[in-house]
Order: sequence, then C-alpha cells, then structure tokens
Amino acid sequence: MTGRQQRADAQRNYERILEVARTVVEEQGTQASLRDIARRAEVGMGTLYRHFPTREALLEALLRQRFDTLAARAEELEGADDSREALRQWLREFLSRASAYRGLSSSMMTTIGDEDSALHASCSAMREAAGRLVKRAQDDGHIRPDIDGMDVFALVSAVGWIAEQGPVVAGRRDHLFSLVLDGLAAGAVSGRAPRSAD
Amino acid sequence: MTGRQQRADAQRNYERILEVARTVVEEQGTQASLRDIARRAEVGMGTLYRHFPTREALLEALLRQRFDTLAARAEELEGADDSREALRQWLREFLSRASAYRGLSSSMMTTIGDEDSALHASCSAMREAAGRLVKRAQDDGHIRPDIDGMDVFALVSAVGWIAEQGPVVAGRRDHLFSLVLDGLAAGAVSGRAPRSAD
DNA sequence: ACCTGAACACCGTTCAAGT
DNA sequence: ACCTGAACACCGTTCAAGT
Repeated sequence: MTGRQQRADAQRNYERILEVARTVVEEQGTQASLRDIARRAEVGMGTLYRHFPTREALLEALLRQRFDTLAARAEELEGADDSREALRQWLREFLSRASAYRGLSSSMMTTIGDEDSALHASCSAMREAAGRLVKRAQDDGHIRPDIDGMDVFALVSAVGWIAEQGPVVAGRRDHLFSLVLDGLAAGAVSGRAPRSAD
Repeated sequence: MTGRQQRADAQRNYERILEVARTVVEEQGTQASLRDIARRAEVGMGTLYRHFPTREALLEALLRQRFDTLAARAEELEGADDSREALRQWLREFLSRASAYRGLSSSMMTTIGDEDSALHASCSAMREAAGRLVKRAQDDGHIRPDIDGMDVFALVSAVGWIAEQGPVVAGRRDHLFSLVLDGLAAGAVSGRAPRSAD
C-alpha cells in the first residue's frame, strides 16, 4: 500500500527518518524533539513533516508492527486451555512492549479518545483482540464480571506509566503488575458501594 | 519562617505570582508556561525565578498546605475504629487532591526519587503518615501483607494519572479506584510466582 | 514530486543594568 | 534588595523557493 511508486530519494528519506526516530525516541521518549530527528536524519524539517504530518503519525509508523504482532498474539492465545493464564501472558507481553518508549503508555491512552489520531486506528484492533481475551477469562469465571477490556487496558498501562516515573518505582513494575492482575481476579469484589471522591 | 522582613514589593510579588500560578496551573497543568505566569502576574521573568528557583519550588508552594492537611488527616484517621475504611477514606481524599492539576501525579511520583526537589520534601511527611495507615490496615488483616505504602501510593497515583488521559477514561476514575482498592485487600493473593516481562 | 531551510511565534534560563 | 527585560539557545510548524 504505502511506499509504492515513490521517488527513490523519498523512499530513502522515509526509511532514514524512521530509523533515526527509533533511536531518538528510545533515548528521549515519545516527546522527543522532531527537530533533532530531522537533524540526525540529515533531512529538512519539511521533509519530516511531508512523510509524517503529525507526531502521532511518526509514532504509529514506529509501532504498527508491534501492534499487529500483539493483536495476532491475542488471537493465538484465544485458543489456549487456560483463559486466565492466556490473559495474564498477553498482558505481560503488552506491558513489556509498552515499556519500550517513555511516554508510550500516555500516548496510547490519550489517543483512545481521539478518532483522528493515527495511533488510535493502529491500536484499536489490538485493544479489541485483547478485549476478547478478557471476555473469555470472565466467561470462565477467572476475572470479576464488573469490568471490561478498557479497565484492564487502563490499569496495565498505568503500571507501565509508574515504571516510567523514576528508578525508585521502576523496580516494582513486575510486582505491581501482579498486584493489579490479582486484583482483577473474580472473588476479590468488595461489598462497599463506591462513591465519588470530590 | 518565610515572608519575614521582606521588602513590601517583594512580598506583594510573591503573592501575586502564587495567585496567578494557581489559576494557570489549573488551566494548563503542572507543565504550564512559566513565561505565561510571569506575564499574567505582570512581573519580570527574573522576579519569578528569584522567588521560585525551580518549577517544583513553585508547585510545592502551591501544594504545601494541601499536603499538610492530608498528613494531618492521616494522623487523625489513625485513631479510627475500622482501619480498612480509614485507609480507603484517606486514599479517596488523596486521589481527589491529586486530580486538582493535570500532571500532578507524575510530578509527585518523579520527585520521590529526587531528594533535592522541594516537592520531595513537602510530600514525604504525607507519604509517611499514609504509610502508617497502610501498616495498621495490614496488622488488622485487611490488606495483603506483601505490599507497602509505596505500592499503594503508586497505584492510587496511577489511577489519578489514568483520569488525566482524556474524557473517555476519566469517567472511570472512581470505578478504577475501587478495583485497585479491592485488589489490595487480603485474600486476593495469587498462587503464581511473578516473572519478568522482558 | 519532492526537498530545503529560513521565518515565525513560542519556550526556559540567565544576567547585566537599573532603582 | 529587588526588579526588569533583553539575550541566548532551544522548540514546533509553515511555506516560499529551489531541483
């Protein structure tokens, strides 16, 4: 689809930018300087904007493959015997990927509500596949019934966010992941009705 | 302590800046433009920097009173009958305060590891008081024993973070808060040993 | 078609010059 | 003592001019 019948220099620039962006975003997170990326790719600012009209478009290009892989993995795990363990395993892999770039959890969460974002489109198929894993674990009685895929996605992304907040808390990532997962298990439901905090 | 024997104009500027900062940070979050604050306070940039050498120092001045109040509230709740409900109540109030400014959860979490930050100092007394509430609830068997105050603080801050990520998820704040709290209750412990995700 | 880089309107931070 | 605002080194975004 993309990349067909482009001029050779355009093709080359596209790839150079993507390659450099991967490095820079790894270093600086999703808020990395676009100017810096253009500079290090030895490309004019206009060229970067031509290929990636928004920051999200660039991030999406960086992540599309991972999202597709994770979506495929979710479909694969739908066939597993233990639906509880399948969900746990998928979320573990998702968390690992979400920890690739600082700020990624936030970018994903924010774009959930923005239909126009390239990240939204790219991410939603994956989220739906994950939602089916949640549903199956619920049908088997492993996950409390009063939650949905979005709750699970939000909480695991939140653990990813915590890990980004500094070395002191980063070391607790896996522990917190376990806490959250345990908390979503059926049987942990409290009898108290929640009331608003403010 | 502070505010003693200052020149009248200095005192006035300090208060003006703080007042304007409250409004601007409410609007724009903790990443608000310092230039904008100085401009709206009708004060030179140097004046802002003289009174608040770092962004955190300004934020701390904005929040000190709230932190003190929350710390006092925690000590008050230490005397409550139901230690489980006391913790829940305190965390509810904390979450409400943490939702005052966009980015505040992140600022608090990040400065936990930075001893030099004004926010760190201001926040730590409150965190310690909250830690005692957690400890008491654990001693009474209401909270699982394999966690500490930092875990609880991180997870509830994470819920605050989620609520900042857009209107779609913001509506789930109280629901997610309940999920997390239920998950920390004793008896929800899983039998599986956690392993690293990457 | 595509690329370049200057131009514009913003930042945060510092610091000489003023009162 | 304290205040001011220009100066500096950065941004993101746009767009006329080039090939």
